[in-house]
Amino acid sequence: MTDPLSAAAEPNRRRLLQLLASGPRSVTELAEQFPVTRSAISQHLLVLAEAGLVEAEKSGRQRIYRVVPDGLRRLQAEIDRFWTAELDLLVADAEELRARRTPPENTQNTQDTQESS
Amino acid sequence: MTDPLSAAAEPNRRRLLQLLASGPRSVTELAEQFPVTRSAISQHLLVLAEAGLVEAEKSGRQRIYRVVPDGLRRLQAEIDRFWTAELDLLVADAEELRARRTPPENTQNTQDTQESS
DNA sequence: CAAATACGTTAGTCACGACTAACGCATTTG
DNA sequence: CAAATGCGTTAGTCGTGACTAACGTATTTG
Repeated sequence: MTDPLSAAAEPNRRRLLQLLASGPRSVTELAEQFPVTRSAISQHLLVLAEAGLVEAEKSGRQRIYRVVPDGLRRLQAEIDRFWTAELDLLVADAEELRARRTPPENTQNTQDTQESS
Repeated sequence: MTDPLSAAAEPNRRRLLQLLASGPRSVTELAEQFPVTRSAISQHLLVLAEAGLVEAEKSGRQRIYRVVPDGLRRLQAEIDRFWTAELDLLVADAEELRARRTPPENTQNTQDTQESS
């Protein structure tokens, strides 16, 4: 589970990363956003830390967690490694089919996804 | 586990999707690429099918699996939904730091004290 | 028709992840 | 110093995912 992608896949941890993306937070602060106990959040944070995605800094009696940008890069790299050119092509085909089925006022061509890396 | 991202996160299933991205294959053909039994692969394929990522077509006594482009789109959308602009920005910062080799102390992200809501 | 092939399905094991409750440790506060 | 606060840690439960072995079912082949 040291694998960044597997670590980030769990829904609660996904949300934790998103929360931390907007700025560092203490454990209690984070835990308030979840229905589970602080202990559970603490353990989730440790998993993320093991994966190198977050890190903590002591500040008084709190521990302020923050995202590790370089860890995110590795995560992104792993996602990109999975998302091969073939897969991308298949998605592109799906878009094309979708566009043809709806003649004139077709969809907005959302080509924003997946930029170069 | 009907969630596409969770379904695609498992290493074996990740590989299955990549293999199928290069073209449709039968179950035995796929199973040969793995150290586990055909039964395991069959079950993995069913999980992927439940998530709408693959589908099968009977051809004689084999079942030819192939990816579902539209399912891949949903997977990609879910990944994009997770990978917010903030996360992307943090990665960009990491790149910048890597390029400059000059660690600016104030590159911390917005510490706007957003209190509880 | 009988054997072989290509699967799906099922039962059952095993390991592990997610979670809670309780405790221990440091740090701040009165 | 004693109480309170903020966390990490541990033990133990529960659910479930991954896997194998065995069996059942179409379909092809001789």
